[in-house]
Amino acid sequence: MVKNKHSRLKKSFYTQTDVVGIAQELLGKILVTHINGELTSGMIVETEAYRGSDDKACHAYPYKKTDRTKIMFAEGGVSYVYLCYGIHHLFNIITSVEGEAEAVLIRGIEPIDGIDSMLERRNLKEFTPRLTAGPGSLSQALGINRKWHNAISLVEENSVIWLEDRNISIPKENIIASRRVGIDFAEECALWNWRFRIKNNKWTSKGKGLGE
DNA sequence: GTGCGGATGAACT
DNA sequence: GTTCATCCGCACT
Repeated sequence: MVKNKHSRLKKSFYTQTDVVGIAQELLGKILVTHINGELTSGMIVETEAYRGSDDKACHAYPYKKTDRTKIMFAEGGVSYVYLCYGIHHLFNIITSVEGEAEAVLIRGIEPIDGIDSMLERRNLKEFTPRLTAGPGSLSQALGINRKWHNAISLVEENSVIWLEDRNISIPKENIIASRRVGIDFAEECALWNWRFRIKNNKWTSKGKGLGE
């Protein structure tokens, strides 16, 4: 190995205190998992920000610390994986400093490495956007499981999940901000444009309420 | 200990 | 457009 252009994101990236900004910066970054000897990765194309201090949609609002949410209060650079609707494992990245409950939900990736493994995990035969579009789908494709991958480090040398910067930058005009979905209970916070995705990317999820 | 509902996806009509 | 699978976390008792 002569050069390492696939550099892992460092802890200092995750400990930034602007979770909405981080959610946008994460677009174009590479999410990689190395699970059961299978390396799979994809470029992040869709994210959502959540904040425990004032965001009613966040599990940890208002600074609510429970067995489930306590990991969100940790220093940035760890995972938060939880089960939704009893079926779907949703993968979040914890950000900010210790004591603040901020997280970015990864909602869509564009597959890069280990596509065969992903197809197998999803029990699909064809390579279609269904493979990884949507938070539940991409977690399954990458082999992310709540039992094994909740509250693990994304920055340690031997971690099985990490993020890479492959020098892909997304121009601001290609980032679409829209309302988050599935959080109608969050009242006025449901209107916040904290969902970000890459314009014209077919690997973004097909969730309802896509306000263009 | 018990009951209820959810940051979804897939398969329907 | 609608329905439903399916189980943990949380708020009670």
